[in-house]
Amino acid sequence: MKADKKARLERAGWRVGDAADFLELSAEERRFVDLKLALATGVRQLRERRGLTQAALAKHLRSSQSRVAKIEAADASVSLDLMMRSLLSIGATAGDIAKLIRKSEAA
Amino acid sequence: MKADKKARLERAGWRVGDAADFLELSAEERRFVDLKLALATGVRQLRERRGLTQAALAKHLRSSQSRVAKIEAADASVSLDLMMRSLLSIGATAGDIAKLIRKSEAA
DNA sequence: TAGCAGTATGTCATATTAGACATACGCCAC
DNA sequence: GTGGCGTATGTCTAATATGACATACTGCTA
Repeated sequence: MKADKKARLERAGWRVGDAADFLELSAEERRFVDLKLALATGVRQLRERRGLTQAALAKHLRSSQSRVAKIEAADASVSLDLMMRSLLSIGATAGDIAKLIRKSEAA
Repeated sequence: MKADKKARLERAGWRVGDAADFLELSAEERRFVDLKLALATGVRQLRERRGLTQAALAKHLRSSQSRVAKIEAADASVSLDLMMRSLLSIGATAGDIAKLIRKSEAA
């Protein structure tokens, strides 16, 4: 929802809040989610290419298998920080990561 | 520190822990920090290019001026998530972000 | 010099994310 | 079917990031 539209609605007495924001996911938020999805896919691909199990990667990250599963599922509870650390931990280069991010554009 | 070296040291009775990791910042951690720095620089550049103040950007982000300052300073307390959201909020494309990340490789 | 706009830095309570655990699912071999 | 291996999902407490605020620093210009 555009800011000015929201302002008009609010002046008119509407409560324009989280529900509307939820239903009409902002373009920014959508791109953010797409980006996370692209990185999550990257983690899975690189991990499998290295022949690692989720448990093995988790050990490397000093984390747990369940969290790695959530990373690869782009679960809402996982941060970009953790995804990036995972990618770096698997050996992804900045170039690899940049490529993944570019891919998210087309999503 | 290499994993095998660490294993040898540990077998030899050494406690190879956080202090050593701190002093000898792992390559992964260094790359992670470089990446954050590159994104922080990107936020500042794009913000200034748009003629926005930190306070204006903060409002857009529903955050505060002080946090934007911390973002641009790549403060340890700011997450990659917030940096990314900032970049997207300023209007950075996936291509822009990918470019910033590539730059971090040379750092 | 004083005042102002923009930025920097420290702190705090609250919110979000963390690792860990239990447990369930899917698949394949025996 | 039973067991093992890898993965998925839900839920805890502890750790970390959050916005907000106060306040300090930086030009700049009146």
